[in-house]
Amino acid sequence: MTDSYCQILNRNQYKLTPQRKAVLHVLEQTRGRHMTAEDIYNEVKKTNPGIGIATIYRTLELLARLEIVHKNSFDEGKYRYEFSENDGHFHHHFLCSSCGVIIEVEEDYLNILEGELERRGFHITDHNLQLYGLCPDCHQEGNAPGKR
Amino acid sequence: MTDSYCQILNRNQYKLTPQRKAVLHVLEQTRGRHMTAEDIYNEVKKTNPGIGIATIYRTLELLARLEIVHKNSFDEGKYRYEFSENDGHFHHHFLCSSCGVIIEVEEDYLNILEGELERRGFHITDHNLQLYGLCPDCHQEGNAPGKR
DNA sequence: GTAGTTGCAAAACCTTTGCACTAGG
DNA sequence: CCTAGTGCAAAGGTTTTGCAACTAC
Repeated sequence: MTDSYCQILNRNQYKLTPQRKAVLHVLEQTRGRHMTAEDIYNEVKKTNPGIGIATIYRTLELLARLEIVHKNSFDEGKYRYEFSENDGHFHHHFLCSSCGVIIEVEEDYLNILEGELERRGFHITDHNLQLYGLCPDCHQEGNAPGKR
Repeated sequence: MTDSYCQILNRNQYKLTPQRKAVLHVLEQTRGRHMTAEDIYNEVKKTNPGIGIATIYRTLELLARLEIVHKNSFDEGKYRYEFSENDGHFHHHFLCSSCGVIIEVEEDYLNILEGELERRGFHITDHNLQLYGLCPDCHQEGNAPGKR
């Protein structure tokens, strides 16, 4: 499982340290969770108590640079990390204003917009879409939106 | 011009202090610029030298709460502020990886996606889309993408 | 007059960096 | 070996907060 990521590190001349393995392992165990650096730090400390938060940040920066993880801002004043989709298909994120759940939205539908921009001379390499509102559970309970 | 915003403040029992007027005035003068709190602070100091940065933050927080301004994160580790569109039509933002320019994209095209989600029980109140790539100028000069 | 606002400075947060020490290949 | 990587602590940058003084209404 983690092997493929180890290979990417090796191929790029990066050392396979226990710390990096541990971070990759946590990311693997928490797929779909959108972890902050601190979340990851707390998880990694369970198996590597001596690790420093700086190593977490340095590892995440490396993994983001190698496009193994995707760094995302949900306007909370900090970043969240998740494994990148290796098919190059970036999903969107829905954030519930009521319960705070983050739900991944696989549908894209941005081709029309991006095609339009390419036609005008732009070159689009990436996008990042957050949708805000009420998730099905909170919507049906009739909770107030409390727009963030 | 600023009067309408003053009315919103009044209506909500907020005092119309010179500091708040000055922040609104700067936002007005810099429409379309996506200012950071510090940018606004520096501008406001020209007319109100004694103002403190805390007042800028408190005012922006208030204006965002009243939905007079929109607080946006472009993944730079800080926020940028701009007047909200009062027609409820949120535009998107394109960020050039080469020259750093931020261009507003008026086209929406998210109705299909949002309609699909509403059909599944979600209730969408807001969205936030950033597009990354090369602006027409940098694209035609053949600059490297340098994906942020 | 008085509750809401302000300025200042300190604190709170998240993230990065310098440096001496360590260890993976 | 030897350089990349680590842990620690300190610094950096942005935003928030406590509090006494102030002011718009």
